[in-house]
Amino acid sequence: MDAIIDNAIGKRTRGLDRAFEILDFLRVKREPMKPNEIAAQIGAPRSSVYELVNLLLRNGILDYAGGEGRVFLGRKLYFLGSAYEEHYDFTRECEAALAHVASDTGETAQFCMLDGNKYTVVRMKEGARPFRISSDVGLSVPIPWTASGRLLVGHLSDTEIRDFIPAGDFTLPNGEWLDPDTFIAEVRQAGRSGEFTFNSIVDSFTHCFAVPIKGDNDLCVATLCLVSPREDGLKKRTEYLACLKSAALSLADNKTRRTGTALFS
Amino acid sequence: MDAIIDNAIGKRTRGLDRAFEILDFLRVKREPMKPNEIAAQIGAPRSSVYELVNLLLRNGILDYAGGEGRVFLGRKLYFLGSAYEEHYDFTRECEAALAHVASDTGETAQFCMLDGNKYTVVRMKEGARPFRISSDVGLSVPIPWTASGRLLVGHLSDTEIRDFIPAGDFTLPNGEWLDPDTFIAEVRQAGRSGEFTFNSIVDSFTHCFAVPIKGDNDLCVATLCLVSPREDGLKKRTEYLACLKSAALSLADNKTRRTGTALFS
DNA sequence: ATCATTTGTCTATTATATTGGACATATGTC
DNA sequence: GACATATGTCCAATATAATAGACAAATGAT
Repeated sequence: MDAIIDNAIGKRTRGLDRAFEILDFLRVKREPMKPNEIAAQIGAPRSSVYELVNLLLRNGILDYAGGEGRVFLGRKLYFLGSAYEEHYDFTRECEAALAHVASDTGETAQFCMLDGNKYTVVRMKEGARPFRISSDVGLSVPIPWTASGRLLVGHLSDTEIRDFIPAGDFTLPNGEWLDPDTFIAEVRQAGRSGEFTFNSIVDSFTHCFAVPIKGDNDLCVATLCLVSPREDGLKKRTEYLACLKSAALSLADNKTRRTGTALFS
Repeated sequence: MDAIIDNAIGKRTRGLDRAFEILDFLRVKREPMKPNEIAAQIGAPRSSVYELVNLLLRNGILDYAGGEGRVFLGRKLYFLGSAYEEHYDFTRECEAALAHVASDTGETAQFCMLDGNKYTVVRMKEGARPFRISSDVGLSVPIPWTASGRLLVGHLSDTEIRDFIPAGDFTLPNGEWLDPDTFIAEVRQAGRSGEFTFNSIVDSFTHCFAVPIKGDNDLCVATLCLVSPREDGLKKRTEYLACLKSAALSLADNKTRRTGTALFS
């Protein structure tokens, strides 16, 4: 979305693209907004946004919510999302795997995927600690910031990775710049060992574990992750990794046992 | 969607509308399809469908699935649907209410809403009988065919109801025609008594119970339904209705207790 | 009360999206 | 082989969608 460079001025953006930009924006904001605000914040012409919002309202893709003309994601999106979920029926197994990992380790377990060229937490199960570590489900995060990111782009070539990840995403939250070469080396290493663990780049107190969940062509379509305090993460590394890997395998096995259409696209 | 009459020939259909027509079509079909098939079955120009499908693929709204160029609802729709679900967080209470009703009565309990101008089962919990009655979740059904339909359009005026429901939907599955006047009378009666029960029109062996779940403005935004064999339905009518009503109330109560944005739009 | 900002509606203009149909392969049937 | 059907790509024509900007009402600040 933001990766697409429209250099030439005087260009118009296609309605459909703009529409999904609006939907994605609301998803990230996670609260109803006025068309005017939306237009301002995504940098789109107000008239266009008003027109599109009305169209989307008519289709049930957006609903009025929160009063004062504010709109939010609509009921129809829930229906469409449910149909997706039913077709690629991973919810049940996924939930079970997360619960298993979280209860075994006491740490926060996450199921993560790519959302376009970003990383996102699809489902999460918090651990049993008094102070639990959690993150926002559904939030899009630059791929290089995450352990899972090293696994999720493993099927791409070096140049594909460079093209795929927005250049700005190599700038870490603390302002430092991560050399793409370094990142790619980590990707390859993660691909070989089937795991990636590190002290998180996005904060100073967590250690992250990620293992791949393989799809049809042995591609990594998702990851199972564990987020723990650094000390515990280093101490129980072997145990945590084993737990994650067995859970990831059970997910993949469930998939291959299923007949008909593939679980993961 | 199909209700919108585009009489004038030589007219073009807007891409956005066509796009969501495609998405809805896939949702109903519930399986991956080739662009060509889609075009043929929804009666759209092939070139248009190919173009739109490619656009939707680029946006992650559609994904390749099932091989041979077939496409199905994409991952991004799941993300958007999840955000909707999280915002209008009814899933948990809803699931609990359904489980409660199903276990108390032993019959199939359903949570139903409008999907545009159709009726649809959003969530369902089957009963404990050896032969259980169930229906497809997510399938769109003409409003007049259902008990819930009498409640879901209760906030509309007579003429609004006539305009809202496609004329063809008054033709029942057995070919008979239901007089809109009769239907509207039933709607009003259901509105007054806060319930509607009848021997189902769509088959010969079920009895349906529906009670409203009220939203913000005391509008019926959803229904809780019970589907039972006719004999049992008539015998235990009072008991079943009481169970449904208490469950519906608990759902509505949970809603009002919540602060901030309203649970139901 | 005055001024600035926010919000929504409504045009006219023009860049372009939608479409019919031509073309090119598969795939299947007889 | 001959024929019909299914599938995907491409292009030119024109109907129309995206946009800038004018307008006005509502809101808020001072």
